[in-house]
Amino acid sequence: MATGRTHRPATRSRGIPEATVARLPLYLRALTALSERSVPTVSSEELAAAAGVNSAKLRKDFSYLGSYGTRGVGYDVEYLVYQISRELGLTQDWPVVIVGIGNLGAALAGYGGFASRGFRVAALIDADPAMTGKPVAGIPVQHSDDLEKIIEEDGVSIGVIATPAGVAQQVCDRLVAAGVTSILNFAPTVLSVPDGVDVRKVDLSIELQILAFHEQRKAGEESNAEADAAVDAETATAVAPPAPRGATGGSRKGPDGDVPAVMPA
Amino acid sequence: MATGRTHRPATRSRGIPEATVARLPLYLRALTALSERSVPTVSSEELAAAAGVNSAKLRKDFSYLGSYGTRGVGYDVEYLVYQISRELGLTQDWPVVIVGIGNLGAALAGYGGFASRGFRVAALIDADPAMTGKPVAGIPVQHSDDLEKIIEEDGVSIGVIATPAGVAQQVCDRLVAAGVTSILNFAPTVLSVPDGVDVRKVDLSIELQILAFHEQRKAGEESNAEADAAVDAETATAVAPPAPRGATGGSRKGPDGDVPAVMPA
DNA sequence: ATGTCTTTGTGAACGCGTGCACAAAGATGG
DNA sequence: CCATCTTTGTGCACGCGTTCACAAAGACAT
Repeated sequence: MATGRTHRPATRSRGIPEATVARLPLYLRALTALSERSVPTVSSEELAAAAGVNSAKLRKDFSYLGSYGTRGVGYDVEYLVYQISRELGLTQDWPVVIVGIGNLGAALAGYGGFASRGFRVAALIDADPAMTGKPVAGIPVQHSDDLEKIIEEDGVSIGVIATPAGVAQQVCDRLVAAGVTSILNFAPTVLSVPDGVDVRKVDLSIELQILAFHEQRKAGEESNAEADAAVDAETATAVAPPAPRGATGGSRKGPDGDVPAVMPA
Repeated sequence: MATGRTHRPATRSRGIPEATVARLPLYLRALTALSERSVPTVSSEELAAAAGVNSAKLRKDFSYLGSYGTRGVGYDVEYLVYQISRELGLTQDWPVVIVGIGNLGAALAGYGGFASRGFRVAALIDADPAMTGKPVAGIPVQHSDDLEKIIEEDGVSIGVIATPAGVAQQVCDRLVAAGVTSILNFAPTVLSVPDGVDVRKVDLSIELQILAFHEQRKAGEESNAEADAAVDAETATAVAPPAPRGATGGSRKGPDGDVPAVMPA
């Protein structure tokens, strides 16, 4: 999973647990594939395997939606596809705006997985005047001056932020002020939003760092002893590069950091 | 966060909980920003706010790494940056290959957040011969025939899959066979890998679907009564579009689905 | 030195999510 | 109509993660 999870207290959403909601799209994907192969029914076991989860978990997840299965048989594929789609709100049209048409924004604009799920790219917005009018993935880019107008006219409630981190918060603020209540954030920053607005974060760098952690684990199973020893006692103070205290000045070579210089936009 | 989480039983990694590991990059980001502003120390409260988490959680997270703070003062920024970097394995160089240089692959290749964290794009690989040799983000694309050779020569252990879903599993198999033990998967498919290999998934479509779910919640707070009633009794059978039973044939218009036709690559 | 004040580090309680294991439900065959 | 077999739906227990709340630790002033 990518990472995101800047949710409100989570919890109640008419009973359906967050963890279950997060898996519904997974089930839906597997079911859609079965549907295309005209498979009429599936058992929890088969579907669970296709979705990559435990079958008990799948059954419990479905139990939150209702009793849609038939004991001794399994689940009706078409029916489940509809029920899950409805539960996720995919039976209606969701206009989406993408702000920040750099490499990533352009990739998102051309992403096929949106249209097939009821999401419609209503507009592409960028702050660069040179981009205005230029078609990306068949959709002309509009200038960010018109952001509010676009949101309101199209009744957009979902916004995707693919701008550099430096301007993400202000873009976010404008989106929210204009009426957007759900945001998918690709910029590497923590966005603060008022209550009632959902933010999900996707951070490529974080995913890689998590992988690196496990990779390091796997690689140095024995060299760990050395590292651990260093941390153990206060000897760490003597061993580790930057002194635990002092060295206030910016001694570290300023790396490109990540606040700016991310995603050309 | 994106979504991914196709982990092994999770659990022990020398004590540090998965949830904590997933937050370390967040803290690191906030700390790096402070470091650039030459801030010498931070309290758990301040840092927590910058990272968007609870201060108690942050302190507990840090407690897994050791006692790096000073009571009454806070944490030494430079020292913490180093400790977290080391824990995440970012003090070493991680060569990464990106397979599938479509819109998304190209965006990833040009992503600034990689280099700044010790990740180095060692190679870009694509199956299209027309792409071979063409520079993307300054790096010449290589043909997938050479995949194994590239992995081995560069000692790559982390691979990024940005291909269409249809070929993701076979690309994954080849990567693993060649020695890759960590995979970041952007293709909308469940990848099966042998034990010892980590897979993290980022699925843009899933993130949007989760947002749509909450959005629907927010929008129809009263129209829910109507929907619930329909599901309640067996009347659902009479109301809902696809009949719970029968209708075996591929009546559904084959939508672009998601197995193929995703990410041009 | 001693007292006060700030902030960490953590014990303990709580809640959510997961997985087992089984009873209930229905299909199917005789 | 009854027996058997399959598969769902769920009660229950367990473990991880989160949060509270506070004692211990150190800085700082007097």
